[in-house]
Amino acid sequence: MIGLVDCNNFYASCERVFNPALRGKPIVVLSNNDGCVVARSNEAKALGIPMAAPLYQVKHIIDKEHVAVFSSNYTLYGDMSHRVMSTLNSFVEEMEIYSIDEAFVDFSCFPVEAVAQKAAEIVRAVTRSTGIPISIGIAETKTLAKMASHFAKRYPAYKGVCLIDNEEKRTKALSLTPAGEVWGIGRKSVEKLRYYSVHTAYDLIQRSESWVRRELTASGVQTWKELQGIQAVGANTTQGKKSICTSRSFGEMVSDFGTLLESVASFASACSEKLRKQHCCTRTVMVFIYTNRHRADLPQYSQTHVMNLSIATNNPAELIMHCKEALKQIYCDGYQYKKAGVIVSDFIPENQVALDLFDPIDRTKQRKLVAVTDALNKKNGHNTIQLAALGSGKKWALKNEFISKRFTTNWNDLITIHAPAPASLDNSASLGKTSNAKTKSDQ
DNA sequence: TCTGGGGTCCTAGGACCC
DNA sequence: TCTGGGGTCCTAGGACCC
Repeated sequence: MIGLVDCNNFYASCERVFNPALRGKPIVVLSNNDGCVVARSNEAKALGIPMAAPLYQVKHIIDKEHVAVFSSNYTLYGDMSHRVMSTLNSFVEEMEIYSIDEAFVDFSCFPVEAVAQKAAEIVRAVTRSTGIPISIGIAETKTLAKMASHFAKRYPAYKGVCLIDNEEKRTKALSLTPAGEVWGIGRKSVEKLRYYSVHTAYDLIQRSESWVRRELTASGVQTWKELQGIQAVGANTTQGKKSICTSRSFGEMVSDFGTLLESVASFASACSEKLRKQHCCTRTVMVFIYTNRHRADLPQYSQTHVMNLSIATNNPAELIMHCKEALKQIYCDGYQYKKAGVIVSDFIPENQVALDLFDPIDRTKQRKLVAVTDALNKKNGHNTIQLAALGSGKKWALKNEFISKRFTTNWNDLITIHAPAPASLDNSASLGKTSNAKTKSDQ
């Protein structure tokens, strides 16, 4: 049996852990630049705030209903995710982290009759040790487990755990699940299926394999098999990424080459960091720039440029140099740019890079330099020391007006708890200091 | 006024080979 | 008059996921 552990309304729940006054209140968390709603508490969902809605379109609901709004705080969510995953890991031998808030766990290490109870135990343990509520769906395949987790989340009677362990339950679950809710069936496929009167997951499995292959291609067949209890989605062997992208929309539009270059240099530097983390070098670097496609009143332009490197690298200065060349190729004066990014792909392990006899760069020396700056940044905080090409970042900075503190990763952001002394105690002496403590949070 | 970021996989079609 | 068949590799774009 495979279990899918899913954190409920993850980002919203992370905010609530450190601000318990928000329990039972509607919360939304916004994307970068405070653009769209990317997470909602149940209360916010009930108010009819749709997923991915631009903030300005739901502003009237937010104001009227006093919805708490947060900018996304990835430092906090990343750390909370890590805590949830470590807790899970203490229960099972094998697990696959699927996203920041989901993991597949292998339940086959438990006897069949103990699975449900074990899952309930995991739900309690994660909630107790992290404050994050989770749901677990368990079934024979990943796709069915995912479906089960939806039921676990939707119906409180399940208490966070839904098990599909026999034919009857599977058929019932399939009949109750609209095709579009199935993992792997997206918007386009739903349209197509609706045309053929395939409305539920159950309708889908009534079709033949060849029909599904023709209409939904090979990935559709995978889903079709999984729904029937046949494992078809393989373990995602964590071999490292095949491409790495760093890109941002700008808080304010950017026109001049210098500022655009500073942003691209920062993205290149971030890509270099991610490459070094997975011990790879890249042979292909792509830079892209866009104007704001939502502004019909402004002239539009978008362009990409690919650089193929003769020697693979993960050195930040070198990547920046290549990105500068690429940006020169595509930059056009007179446009207002909204977004830029760097994508690196075509990786090889860093210890297998073929060298060039006439290479003008002393790579050994460069590696030592990067190792030193990495060590300094690790010890003293991210970006304590950085390349001058990155600039201050202020000219294209993201908007994050509603960001919470880094409660778990920064000493200065730790919350202080004010505990009033019980009335019966004489608090004039020993507890005197406590009453002066600064209260950063209400609990 | 205001609309995110980061991935993977699959397919069709072009270029090229014999 | 008459114009093959079979294969690989690469790339762009679409669809999907969170």
